Amino acid sequence: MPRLSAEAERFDPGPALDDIAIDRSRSIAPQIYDALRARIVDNRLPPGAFLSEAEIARFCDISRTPLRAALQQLAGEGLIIVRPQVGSVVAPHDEARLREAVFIRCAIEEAVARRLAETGIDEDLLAPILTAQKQAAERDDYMTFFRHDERFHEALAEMAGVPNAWHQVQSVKAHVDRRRLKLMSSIKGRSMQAYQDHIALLEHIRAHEADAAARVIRAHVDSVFETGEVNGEHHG
Amino acid sequence: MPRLSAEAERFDPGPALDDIAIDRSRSIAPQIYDALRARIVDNRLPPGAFLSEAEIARFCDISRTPLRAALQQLAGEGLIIVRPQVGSVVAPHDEARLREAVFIRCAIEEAVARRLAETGIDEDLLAPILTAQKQAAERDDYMTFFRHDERFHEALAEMAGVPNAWHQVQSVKAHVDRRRLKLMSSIKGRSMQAYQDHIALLEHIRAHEADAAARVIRAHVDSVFETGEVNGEHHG
DNA sequence: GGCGATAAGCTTGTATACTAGTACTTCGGC
DNA sequence: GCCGAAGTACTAGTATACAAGCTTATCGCC
Repeated sequence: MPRLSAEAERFDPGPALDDIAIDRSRSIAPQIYDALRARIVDNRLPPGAFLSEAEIARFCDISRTPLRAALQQLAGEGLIIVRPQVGSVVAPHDEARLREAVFIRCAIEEAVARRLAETGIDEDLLAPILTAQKQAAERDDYMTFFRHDERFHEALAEMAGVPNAWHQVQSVKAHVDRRRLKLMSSIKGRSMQAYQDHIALLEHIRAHEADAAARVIRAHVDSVFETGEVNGEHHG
Repeated sequence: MPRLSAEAERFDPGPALDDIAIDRSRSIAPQIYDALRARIVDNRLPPGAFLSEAEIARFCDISRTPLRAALQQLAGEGLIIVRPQVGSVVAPHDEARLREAVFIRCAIEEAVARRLAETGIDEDLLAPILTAQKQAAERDDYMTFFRHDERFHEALAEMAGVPNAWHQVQSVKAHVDRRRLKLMSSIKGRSMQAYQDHIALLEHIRAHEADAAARVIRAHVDSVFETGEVNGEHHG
């Protein structure tokens, strides 16, 4: 470990990467991207973790080429920071960036809600998702709820005729999710609250109450901040 | 020309690429990305144009590696379509995608305007931009106005404390600009209208009239659609 | 002549080798 | 012991070679 030896212990990404299985019959780049992104979001690769292209490539038994494609995409989303000729690290938690992400997500999802309040929704598409969410919420199974939550919001954008809006949201949402999963402890019972938000949102949409729907989704998205603000984040 | 010989004449990207100058002292990938993006947006690389990695690399005297990084980013923004083992083409004009782009941009910029109506603006930062815009608008120099327009909207996002919101907008804005520049003919006098929109927006912001500011920016962004709707686009 | 199998020529995806540049270490002068 | 400069070991960026796969053209058969 030649670098930053006095500054900080170099994080060994090995343990976080050892269960990555690559399907050689499909393209590698998207697979390694998904794997790394998931590990950054759930903090298995914590902020500041050093990401050596050569090391990861060797560890996952792939070449640097598809790995670099994945890293560049992650850098584009601000999840990692690439310093040429120096090294790449997982981006630190950034309060300003988080607030931006919430701002952007809020703006888009509010617009989606308002549009749906005009155009209406496809109940058949939503019903199974809501059922699954309710079951997960009642078990307080946050990880399962989390997956269905993604499907729910994606379905909203799709019904509003703007599927790409969801993709845009997703690219900033990683920062929100990373924060949310970091404070896992304070998440108990949060699933049920989120489920009830969804129900309230849909009722307003059905009643064509655009303003009320917008208010609900805004509070829903803003709820990341409810758990004790910064919690000693920017003390460095 | 081995492929699609009967279907359509293969577009020769050479003429559109011959004035790309690469500065070897800086990273190549971002440079070639900017160059290609600009050429797609202003339709020098028209929809359907065939983009061969090997051909472009040879033409620009670079290797495929940095070129691929650029193409993958363009693909991420939906500006090109990459079909593995088949080829890459400039994405066709897509009415639905355009409407989505406007929707997303509208949502974000409206939220920015509303926030600025609360927090206020930095007049010193905006003044030189507005002056330059006014001069360009009076000459009806659209291309110059266009550049300053970017700076104006970027400055708004920055003042609102969400600089990344502008980057998000930019990634969808390409589709809007491509459409706008395609209908160049109907653009006469449009600069002055846009300038007056900016003035009206700022006045509402200064007066803390969030709703009015939102209305103005919405109309401003929506103005792409004013010039004769689809103009025989989706007749395929 | 019409039609199907084969093969050639392209495509992007991946692997590897090389280049340029940074940061730390270590050695030498003082 | 302290300070500075050269050296070393790492980094990401780039170039090139190879692999896998699709499209099309061509040849052979009917």
